Amino acid sequence: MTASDATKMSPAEWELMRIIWTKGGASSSEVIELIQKKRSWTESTVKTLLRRLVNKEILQTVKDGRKFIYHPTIEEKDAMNENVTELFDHLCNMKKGKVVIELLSKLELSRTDIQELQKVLVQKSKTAPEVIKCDCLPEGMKDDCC
Amino acid sequence: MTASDATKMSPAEWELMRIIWTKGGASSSEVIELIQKKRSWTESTVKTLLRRLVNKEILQTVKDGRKFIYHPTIEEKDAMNENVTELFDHLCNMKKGKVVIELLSKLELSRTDIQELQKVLVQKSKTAPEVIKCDCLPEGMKDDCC
DNA sequence: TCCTTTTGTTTACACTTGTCAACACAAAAA
DNA sequence: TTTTTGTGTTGACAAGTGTAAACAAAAGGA
Repeated sequence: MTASDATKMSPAEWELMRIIWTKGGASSSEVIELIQKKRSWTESTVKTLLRRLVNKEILQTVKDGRKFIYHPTIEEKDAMNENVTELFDHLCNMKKGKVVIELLSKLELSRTDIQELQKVLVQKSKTAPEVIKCDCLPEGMKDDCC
Repeated sequence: MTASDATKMSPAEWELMRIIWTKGGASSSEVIELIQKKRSWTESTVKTLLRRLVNKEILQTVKDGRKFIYHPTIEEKDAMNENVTELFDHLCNMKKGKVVIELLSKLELSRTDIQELQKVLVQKSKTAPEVIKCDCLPEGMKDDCC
């Protein structure tokens, strides 16, 4: 199993993971209670999702009396980064910049995050190319883009 | 059908769309030829994917002799933005900043994109909050985060 | 001890996605 | 005109996902 497989979860599974990541670990009843404040999933549904997450080895269980505590085996940060990377990997190279601009404009950012971003940009501007080419068509297509 | 449904396509479908977007429109044979430089999908597979895209009304067809020309009904930019937005919508609010930092560091950006990003950041820094709170647990959970 | 509650396990079913093969049909070639 | 070839149409099937009911087992209370 490659690292990227390890973070492949469905949207519903992801929602459960957010809860478990935040709490560090949780029993099924806790997860059910918390998710049901947002989603009207039945207990059954949540239990199925938990089971699948365990099968995928994204969660591991530790027995605690008669119940299990579900613990994440991967970090939220890593899962997030891989998901974002994967999404951007299949976007047109040329247009990624605009997409990030759009994204940043809408995002709530803290002062420190903004400062870090500014640092990154200054750094990058030192070697940034004038243009970035479209990579949607196979190598060497002359009518390249867009 | 909401706007967001209109851009819901599978990864395989997305790959075809990149080709069609870039060319503005294409026949099945063109698409097959181009995609097969990257993926070893059979003609059948590509034709199925095209059909599904037409069913989803992401492509529309115009008859041209015995063949069809497939045209996108939505813009690449819009599809990209909606996909990115949707992804970020289900990430922990508090950690989005770090994810973007990570993303930006890895991304190839043109000078002009960098400049625009810098403008956006300057603008945002005027009203940026000190911290952004985690929103992974339902409203009012005291042991909030992370 | 017997019942109720809490949790986990099994089974199910419809829909989407990745992948194709088979078939139908019209146009081009022989 | 018969054959071939480029398209489009139908049907399939396995795996993954959303969604859930039914059942089993153990622990706690009556």
